[in-house]
Amino acid sequence: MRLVVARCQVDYAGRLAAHLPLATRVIMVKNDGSVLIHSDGGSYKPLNWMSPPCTLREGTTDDGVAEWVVTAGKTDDTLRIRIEEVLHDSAHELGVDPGLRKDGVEKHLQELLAEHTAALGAGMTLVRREFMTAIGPVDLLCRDTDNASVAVEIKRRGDIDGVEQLTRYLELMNRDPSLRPVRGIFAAQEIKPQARVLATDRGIECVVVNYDELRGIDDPSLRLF
Amino acid sequence: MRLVVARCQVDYAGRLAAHLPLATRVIMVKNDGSVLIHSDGGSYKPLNWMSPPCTLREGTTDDGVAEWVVTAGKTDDTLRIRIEEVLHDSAHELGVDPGLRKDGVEKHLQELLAEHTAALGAGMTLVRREFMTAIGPVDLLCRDTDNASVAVEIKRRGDIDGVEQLTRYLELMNRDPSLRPVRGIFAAQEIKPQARVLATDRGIECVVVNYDELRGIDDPSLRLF
DNA sequence: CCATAAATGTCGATT
DNA sequence: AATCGACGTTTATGG
Repeated sequence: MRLVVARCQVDYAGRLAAHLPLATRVIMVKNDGSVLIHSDGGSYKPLNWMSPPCTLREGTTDDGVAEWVVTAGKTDDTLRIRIEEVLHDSAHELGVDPGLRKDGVEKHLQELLAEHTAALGAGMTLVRREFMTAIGPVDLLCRDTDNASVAVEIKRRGDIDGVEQLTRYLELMNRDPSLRPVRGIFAAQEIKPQARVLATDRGIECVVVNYDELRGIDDPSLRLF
Repeated sequence: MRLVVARCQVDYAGRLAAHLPLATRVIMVKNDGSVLIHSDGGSYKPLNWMSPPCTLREGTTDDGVAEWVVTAGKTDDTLRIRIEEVLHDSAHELGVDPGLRKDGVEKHLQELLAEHTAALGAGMTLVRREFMTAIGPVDLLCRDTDNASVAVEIKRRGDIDGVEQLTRYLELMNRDPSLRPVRGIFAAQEIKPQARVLATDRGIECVVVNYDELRGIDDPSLRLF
């Protein structure tokens, strides 16, 4: 990992063309040759970058200014960094990173709901997780107290897209005589107003689930019996 | 901008929980307090981060290890960086960045297609660009050789979302007696198989357009007459 | 390797 | 503040 602070000018040509006027920025060069150009603001996204696999060549322009040219491996994307002045330049050995461990993504939510279908409605029982249809897997297939089929779509954030997705599943499943009638439940940690309106309009029930609560139910140390 | 290289351990708690085991990483602290934690690989996305607005407090854990706690302004997201050893620490004044200038892609494609509706089908003529409906503007409204209305949705990459979007427009427009009947064309530089299947099932025509070809048609220097 | 769906998506425009 | 759509999306996962 090499860290450079420099007054520089950057041009990217590839899927689009982009230009950065002369200014002082941080250039991060990773071991795989990938390059990030950061300013002192914005979010985690660099102003400009080149993703690996790519190669960096250091050279000089016709007018004698240092220039780094980063070219992508497969595509003809090119990043040109014209370096007017170097203010800092250091290299560091980081080693291989053990990587990030995540908890609380959609898959976990699905696992928890599969184990606690009661959170979707009293008496609800699980038939299958990832119930396969022609257009993809339904997150949960359940049965309610009336023994009717219930298709459950689970999202971390309930947006219109998720309602559309569930609608497609329901349409397909309700063509199948062995399943019909199937109703839908849209379950998410947070459901956007427009998504709720659309779901309700289509007869789809909305359920807001609390991940921490579910995990609490799941945690043996918190059980009272 | 502060650049720190340190052996550290990181925990994020917020929209999800994430953990980074002890390893050497680069910590980028921007002027607005935002923090990025990068390893020596991956793409431009940090392993972990905190977006502004947020505040960084430097402290010490009970067992005497340096710990940085970054808290978000509004939410209760928290990033805890336990720093075992500092290998590098430097600060740099970057100033305000003039920002990135992009040479657009998406809007340009719409402009080109509006000028060359023949690419969507022989005899197709343009009625309006950005034809307004109650739920938003349709990219192009055209008329075919039979004088029937055609709603065109344009994407750079044709995904299921785009088909859904066009479907909503068509449903709405076909309720309007002055427009009905309206058929749909889904135009993109690339159309994903599932999107094509869904579109075809709904009677929506798929058209793959070539940006460079269209631009070539548009370029006077390439015209023969 | 290709295709699809999720993401602490981010980012910008518009209401 | 919330919504919507684009992104050089990136990233993970399954066939």
